Amino acid sequence: MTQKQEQLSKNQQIVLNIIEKAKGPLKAYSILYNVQKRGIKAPLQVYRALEKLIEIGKIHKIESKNAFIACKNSDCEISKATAFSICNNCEHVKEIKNTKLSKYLSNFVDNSGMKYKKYNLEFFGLCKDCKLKQ
Amino acid sequence: MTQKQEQLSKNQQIVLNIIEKAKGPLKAYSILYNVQKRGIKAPLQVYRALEKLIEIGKIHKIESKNAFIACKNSDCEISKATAFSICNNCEHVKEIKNTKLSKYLSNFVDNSGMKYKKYNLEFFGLCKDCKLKQ
DNA sequence: ATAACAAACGTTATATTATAACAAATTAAG
DNA sequence: CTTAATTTGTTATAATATAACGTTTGTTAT
Ligand SMILES: [Zn+2]
Ligand SMILES: [Zn+2]
Ligand SMILES: [Zn+2]
Ligand SMILES: [Zn+2]
Repeated sequence: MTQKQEQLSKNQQIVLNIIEKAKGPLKAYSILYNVQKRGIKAPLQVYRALEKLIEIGKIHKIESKNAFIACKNSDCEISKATAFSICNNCEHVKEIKNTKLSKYLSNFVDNSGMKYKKYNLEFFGLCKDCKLKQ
Repeated sequence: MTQKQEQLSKNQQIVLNIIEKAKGPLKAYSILYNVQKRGIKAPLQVYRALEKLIEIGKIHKIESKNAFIACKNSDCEISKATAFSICNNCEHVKEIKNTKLSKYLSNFVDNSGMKYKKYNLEFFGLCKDCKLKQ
């Protein structure tokens, strides 16, 4: 088994599966509850898996919600540059994949001449469904 | 005293003072510790003041740090549109005041045609000091 | 294969961040 | 003054996250 490939460990795979199946972002303790039947018993096991999955870009943390979502954008392999759309009403979250935006932000230079390798952007508004229902 | 002006309550003023005096973002329980000599005894008193101060745009929450910083940008009165520069090394945080950036983001329309009233952007990199020391 | 190292695991305890619930006090308006 | 709204004080508890420690597993190089 000389798989040079990036191979996830058991717990990492379990946690990733749950997050990928979910419709929206999941909270750590909700993940814990969901994986207890698979042998994961303690918060730390979940948090360690989350940390690794974030590191390799498989998931992202939605900071304003303390929740975790699967990456839907193959380009952000190292979680460097993320942007999300968050509905204030139904809490629906979507990763924004927009080349212009990511280029704009990656090339952004602030007033002091500083450039940034990494950013996280969270947009808030009403999603289409919620806008109609208003 | 018919001050139509937005007037802060006692606790709100105490908390705001601490945050404005600080060099960087403060955490809620660090604020609590700092204001105990002024009569604020419980976390809730701090969190309630923080909530109000955020609402009126006097301070912002740095989501990736669970910390609070005074607004340095008179334009974001209602905390709608915020952008920060965060140093990965020394944790220095600075609010970004850049008209082009804020216009770009406020006018951003995603692939589904959705526009956003509110956003929070956190840039990560090395500040000038830390870049030199490398 | 086996020694040496790194990564992941399991477990318990604890730290940190944030809110619920309820009653009392203060302030703003009619 | 009366009423409503906001703010306060207080206790308890919920929710989120990490420390510390020892064990196991996986990788790499002899
Ligand atoms: Zn992504
Ligand atoms: Zn919605
Ligand atoms: Zn501001
Ligand atoms: Zn720095």
